[in-house]
Amino acid sequence: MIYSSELLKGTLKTIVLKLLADNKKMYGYEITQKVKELTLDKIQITEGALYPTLHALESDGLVTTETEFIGKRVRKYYSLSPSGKTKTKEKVSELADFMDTMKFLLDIKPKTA
Amino acid sequence: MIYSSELLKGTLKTIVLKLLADNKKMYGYEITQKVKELTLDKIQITEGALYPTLHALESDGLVTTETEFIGKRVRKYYSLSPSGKTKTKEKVSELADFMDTMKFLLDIKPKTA
DNA sequence: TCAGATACATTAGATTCTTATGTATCTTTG
DNA sequence: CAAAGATACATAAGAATCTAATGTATCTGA
Repeated sequence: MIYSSELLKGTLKTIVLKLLADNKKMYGYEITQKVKELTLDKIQITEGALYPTLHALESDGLVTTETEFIGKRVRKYYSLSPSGKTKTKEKVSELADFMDTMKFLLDIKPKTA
Repeated sequence: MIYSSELLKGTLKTIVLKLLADNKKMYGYEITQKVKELTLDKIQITEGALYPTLHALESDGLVTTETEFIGKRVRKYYSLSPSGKTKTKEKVSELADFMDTMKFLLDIKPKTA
């Protein structure tokens, strides 16, 4: 089972930031695999969503990059910048708060049942 | 504080369905006010998002409508259809599951801290 | 009376994703 | 050793979902 695609909307950036906070440095493909593994295949980040997100984080100054060669193949590592660390805390706590609010909304019991 | 607008994306339809499941029938404006009240102003549904969503639910056969006049003013009530009730259970449990998964992702502790 | 609330609706534009495509290298397996 | 599948980057067209703005009209309270 994979979640309806609309659910991921808005959470991808926060997921990526949090993973970088937990792992110091990661590269794109690694992030897709890590999320897949941690969520037991329930969340699968597509590359078409991930790479533009990483590029946006970089142009916002939230992450820095370093390129490494594995044989002839490029690997681009991303790490949080200081402002990225701050932003991560904000986004993670906002999302956690949002999820609590949603959980409350979804738990409201019927008046008319 | 109001959540970043991207967080609501993908959850609006489920919120509306759940409210209708809890309240048998509601009209659009009432839904916006109810969400605002239940979430202590942290989620404010805009009319530009809500009305198209309600129309989509109707054209999908998930809700039925009845029009009522309050004085000269129209009020359009929405109620879940049988298929809407089924769909609501699916969407609510999917969203609850998704939130658990997200909560898990956000709770992962650093390896490198 | 007149501002603010109630109540519907549509539309242009922004954001964020999916799907498809492209390029290239590495690894495993028959 | 060839070919398939995995690794690894990237972009672009289009879909989906929202915001912000605008429009219409009525009701209510100060």
